[in-house]
Amino acid sequence: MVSKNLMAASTKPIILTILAREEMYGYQIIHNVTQISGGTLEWSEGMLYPVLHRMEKEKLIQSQWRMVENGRRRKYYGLTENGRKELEQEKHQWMKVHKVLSKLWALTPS
Amino acid sequence: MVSKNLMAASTKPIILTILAREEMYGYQIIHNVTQISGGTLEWSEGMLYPVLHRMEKEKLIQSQWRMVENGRRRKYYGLTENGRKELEQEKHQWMKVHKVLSKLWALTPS
DNA sequence: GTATAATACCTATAAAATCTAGGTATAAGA
DNA sequence: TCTTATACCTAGATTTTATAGGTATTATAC
Repeated sequence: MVSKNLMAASTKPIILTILAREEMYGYQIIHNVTQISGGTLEWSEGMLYPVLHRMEKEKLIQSQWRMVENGRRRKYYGLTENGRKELEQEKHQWMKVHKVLSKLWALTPS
Repeated sequence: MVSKNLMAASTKPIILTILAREEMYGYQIIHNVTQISGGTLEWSEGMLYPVLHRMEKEKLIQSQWRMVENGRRRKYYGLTENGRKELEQEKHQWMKVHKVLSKLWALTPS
């Protein structure tokens, strides 16, 4: 299990990265994340849907309803141009912070 | 500048790491972080002090007032045993999430 | 054929965290 | 003497998040 803050910090970059590769619907994203992370990250629906809605309002992603053969409806999300730019920034920021932490952790403890 | 979420996620591990090496007072921590991060992270007092108080309440750190030669008082913080354990967990969690992101970012974009 | 699990979406509201914008006091330097 | 730097603090408005639900359809197990 991952702490609340770390969860909050990683959610957006993960969603952006996943959707940059392939359009997906919410439920699928959840299972995808569980699988990719090997269980490190277990997202709930109640946590993901509001995030997707917010990101859509911020125009980072856009949705589209699609009907699947079996009659079930799914809301597919894809990245907007803004979303792509945001992803680059998020990556960059994450790496910057990671470098600070790596540096700190590399120092021999006194 | 680093996003709010990333800031929130990195604050605790950074404080724990810094205090694991050396006891410090709040004001000093702020300047230390600015310096170590090369300006990537710019903490404000209004953001740090409440965090320090919360962490002390959680018994991760403990404080001690000291008088310095020049007559100024400083509140020095050091890690507790719990704090040391927490640091190990924080490191571990960060690395886990970092691995997930690295993995995602290493894949060639479709 | 019926009950349960899985799929797939949604949100109101309570609870928690954060940020702003202040405040105090002393010492050093201009 | 005035300003800047040092060094701490917090009330309260705002924002976020988590909980715990809700709906509806399809697939599977009994």
